[in-house]
Amino acid sequence: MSSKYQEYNQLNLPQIEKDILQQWELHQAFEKSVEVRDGATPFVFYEGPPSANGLPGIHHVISRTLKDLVCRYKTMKGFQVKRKGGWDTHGLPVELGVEKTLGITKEDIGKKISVADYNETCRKEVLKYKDKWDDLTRKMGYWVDLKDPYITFDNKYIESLWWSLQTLYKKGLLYKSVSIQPYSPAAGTGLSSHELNQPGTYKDVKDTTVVAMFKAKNAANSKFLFDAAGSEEVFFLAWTTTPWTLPSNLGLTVGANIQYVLVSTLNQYTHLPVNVVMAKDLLGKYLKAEGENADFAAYQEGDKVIPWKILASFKGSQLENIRYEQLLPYTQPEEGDPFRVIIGDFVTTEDGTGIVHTAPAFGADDNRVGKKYGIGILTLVDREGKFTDNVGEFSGRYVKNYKDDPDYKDVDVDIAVKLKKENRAFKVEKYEHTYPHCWRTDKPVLYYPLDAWFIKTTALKDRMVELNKTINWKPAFTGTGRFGNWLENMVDWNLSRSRYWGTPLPIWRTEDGSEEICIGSIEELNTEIRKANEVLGGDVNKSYLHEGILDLHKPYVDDIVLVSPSGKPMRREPDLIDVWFDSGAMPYAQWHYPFENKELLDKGEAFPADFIAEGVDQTRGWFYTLHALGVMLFDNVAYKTVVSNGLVLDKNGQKMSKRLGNVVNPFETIDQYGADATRWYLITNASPWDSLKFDVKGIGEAQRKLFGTLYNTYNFFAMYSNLDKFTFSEAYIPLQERPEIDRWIISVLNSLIRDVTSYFDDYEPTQAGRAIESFVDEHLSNWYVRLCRRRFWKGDYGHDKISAYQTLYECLEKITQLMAPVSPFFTDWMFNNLNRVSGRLEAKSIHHTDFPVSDSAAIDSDLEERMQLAQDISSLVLSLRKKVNIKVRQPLQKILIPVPNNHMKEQLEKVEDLIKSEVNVKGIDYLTETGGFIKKKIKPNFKSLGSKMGAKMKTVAAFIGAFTDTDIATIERDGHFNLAVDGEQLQIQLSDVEIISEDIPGWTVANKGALTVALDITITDQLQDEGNARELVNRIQKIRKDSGFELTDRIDVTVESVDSLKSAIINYNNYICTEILADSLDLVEQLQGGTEIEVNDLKFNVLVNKKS
RNA sequence: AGAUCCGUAGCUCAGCCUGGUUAGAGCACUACACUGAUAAUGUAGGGGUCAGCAGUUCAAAUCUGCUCGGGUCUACCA
Repeated sequence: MSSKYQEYNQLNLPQIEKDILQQWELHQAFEKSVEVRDGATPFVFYEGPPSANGLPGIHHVISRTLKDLVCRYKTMKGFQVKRKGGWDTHGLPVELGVEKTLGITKEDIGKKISVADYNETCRKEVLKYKDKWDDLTRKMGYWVDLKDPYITFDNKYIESLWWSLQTLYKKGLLYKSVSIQPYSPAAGTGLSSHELNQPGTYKDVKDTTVVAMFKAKNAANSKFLFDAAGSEEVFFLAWTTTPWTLPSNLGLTVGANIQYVLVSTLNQYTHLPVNVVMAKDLLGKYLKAEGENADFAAYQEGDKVIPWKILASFKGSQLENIRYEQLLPYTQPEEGDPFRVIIGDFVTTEDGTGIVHTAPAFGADDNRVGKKYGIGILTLVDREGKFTDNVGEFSGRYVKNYKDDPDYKDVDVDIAVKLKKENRAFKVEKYEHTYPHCWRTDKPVLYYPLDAWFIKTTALKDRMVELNKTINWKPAFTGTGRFGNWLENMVDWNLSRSRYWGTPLPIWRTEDGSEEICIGSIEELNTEIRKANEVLGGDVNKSYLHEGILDLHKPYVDDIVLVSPSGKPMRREPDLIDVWFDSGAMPYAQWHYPFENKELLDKGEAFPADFIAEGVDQTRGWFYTLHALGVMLFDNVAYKTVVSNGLVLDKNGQKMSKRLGNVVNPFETIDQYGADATRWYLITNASPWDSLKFDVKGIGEAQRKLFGTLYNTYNFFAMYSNLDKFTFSEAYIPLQERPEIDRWIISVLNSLIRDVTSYFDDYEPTQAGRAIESFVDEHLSNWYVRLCRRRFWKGDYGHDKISAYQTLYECLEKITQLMAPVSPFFTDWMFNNLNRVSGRLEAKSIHHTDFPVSDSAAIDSDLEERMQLAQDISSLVLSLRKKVNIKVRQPLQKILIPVPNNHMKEQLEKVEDLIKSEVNVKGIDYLTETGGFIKKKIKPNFKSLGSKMGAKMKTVAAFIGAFTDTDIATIERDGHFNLAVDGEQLQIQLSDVEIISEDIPGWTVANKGALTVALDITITDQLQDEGNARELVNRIQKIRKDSGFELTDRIDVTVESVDSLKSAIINYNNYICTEILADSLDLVEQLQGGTEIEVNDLKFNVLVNKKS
């Protein structure tokens, strides 16, 4: 223990942090903070793994601050919080990075570079920036276990994934199916949604669109159409922006509840009369209102207005199963019952005709509804993006210009022309819309049927929705809104990725797909490897027979051949799994469950998480996959509370991006301002879930305002404590023995502890931080310390002084503890500065201490109320002084305060001394008597009166506004008042109005709310003398300071005699001497030398000599 | 295109859930004061169409609907 509090010359946050960091590492403070809670209730936290192949940005600092502060807070609250770090190492961004580094493209893999070498490079590259990340983690003070992180490419990790896949497989939740996926013919590969969401992939394109006419067949279910038309020709109109899909058309989808009409009109291209069906709401798109019921006979080719007439109206449901002729009859599907009208829920009347051309091969919606109706599938475009051989004159033509052919002719146009000629096009036009493009080839994407493995998440949808309701979402609307909607509209999880670097799907199948096995562990695989070798013989799996498999990645797993029960060879399904599965399974995989740590999870000590937090962009990413797997594997939530933080924008509200060059480098920010101020700013400036406009000026503000103020307060405390040798060695003085102001700040402190605790418990760190800020600034620094300054440097080291020291010490100690979760460095530094001397707490670090507990017995709301009154009154008096230009140093006789009741008077009397000294007046008069001395103002209490008066409120308010002094006196005396409003008698109660003392005629007054203060501005000779004396004290103190005297030096003073000051110096000689620590104060007529000073515009000399 | 959040002083944000009549704070700006916490502090001042429109109500920043602008997510769908 040291005997003196360290004093500092200036606050250097970055330096403090470097020192503290060293201390933490030296004493293993983080490990210790977990150790000290051994045996305590665990608080389970999951670290969402970052990918270390990209550099950390400032947005990582905010989510990590949030995670860190919750974990630190819970630790201080007595929980044990283990924080295992982790790295996300698979996935497309890694592959892309590697391809860039190696200067290759995907096509080169397996050709220019072997898959084994490629994956080896991925393995190295993936942790490329790990050092940078570790450095940021350290510098920002994020406590997480980096020594034993989980890594998603690790065999153990993958083994756990396999276990969970097998578990899903056994539950029948894993299946293979064709699905429609974005596909790039130019690149010859399927695209993930991630790739599709690369910037710039969605482009505005102008496509030829066609409203095609599908000729209905007359049958029992369609007879009503033909009857209404009185013709053998009825057409369904369907719009498409991709005419090249028309040869593959197999159905027409309508909305069951949409109103459709049968219209008789003329085809604008062939001028033939036609009867067409479309949605009623969309008529206006194709037919002009003037044409309705116009004369068909009068129509001439080229007329702008085409006549039309509604023949019948019906709902979509009436059209179900009506058959039609194939539009472009090149090829028919091998299976299914095509060319029918079917019902789908995705049909809208936003655009098109309300009838959707349905080609199950080229649209996800189409495929789904097509499957439901069994209309088959027809894929007349191959993987290169050209028509297959069986599409007549279009065979072999590319549907888009995938080969950069300069002579490319748009197939869509030719199809449109053909339909026009055949009287099968109702309208052809260019249409501009956005369409996705392959980010690598810049060519339009097709939606194309591809084989894929799925998890049947939809089977557990209801359970997921149900369990989601038990999760505490911050903010709540993300859980009910964005996440809730997502769950409601869930589709099966497409697991397949045709990639190289990732977790392989552990499924082996026979060639015909009739037999398959899903492997759930390395041991099982090794057993199967040996079995296959025994059964199949030869070289099968030769290289894996001795040691078993050493790397679960491609290409090694692909070499393995297993054997089916019937003795057929089985090969691995070539897909890798979605990386989101990697991260979603981290609760189990990080512990290598169930192969190790089975107890830990089964006993609930590592699952589910009490708390997770990530960016809001993870809602449908990590938050979803964690939840989905938690529910599917364990029928449990994976986390109890989740905080989703918003984005970090630049100071202009723009998203940060490398392209715009507005990215904030977190290292520079921390170097310059320190992590603590940065963390504090990030947390208190906006709620974590609001997007934050990041401006470094704000960090500077936090630095000055909060840390600067606390630092000043500490330095002030240290300076005087060292003089008085206060080390908190005296017994704790009971609160009731401390002066009013001490009890007050302790009361406010405990209120603050109560509030901050509940904010933190509620995951509202922003509110907690703001409450702390206002306490430090408004209460501690600008009121307590300001009013008590004198107590610290005046008088003996006795009861009052010790009380002041103990009080201020306690405030500093507890405030630092409250702040510790948010700003861990500064607070640890301050804590140690204090605790090293006092030894109040055992701990070496603030992060090993217990979070303060609010003492409700110390909270005195009356006391807090009257101190607020004192602050308000002081502020009013100071503003009055300002108005009449009388400085505070000039004492005044009294202030007058009207008090409406006894309670207020009693309250004021208790803080009278504080007010008097703060505003430098001799006394306070309380005005209780009314008698016209005080001018009153009456205002209706709208809240209470409004509910009673309702519509009469306005009139009544006008009446009350016109009350005379006598009226006011009457209602005050009687407690009620009778009004005649519009001939009706109404009674209003005293509680229905607010009466405030507005003015005291003849006095200088000021108001704030109901509070009124008047100031007596008469300056008597005596007051003048006292004022002058204080002026003199002030000047001599300045001389002392300028001369560099110690606080305790005694002096002798000689003053040149000035008439107007003479009486002050004589009458207040003692007072002045005490204040300036002078042993003598003498007046002389003439003074040689000394210092010239000025009091009230008079200049004269003063000689101050230090006693040796 | 849909969902969702946001829009209050020059800037950053409270207030909105639960409607009540002069809409607040900090920063910045201006002036003054203070000077044993001093690169601190106090007081005063200017600064607002509460995005817009409509509705409900005696009363709307606050509740409802629509519009506009910004962000995010999902989708790209005929």
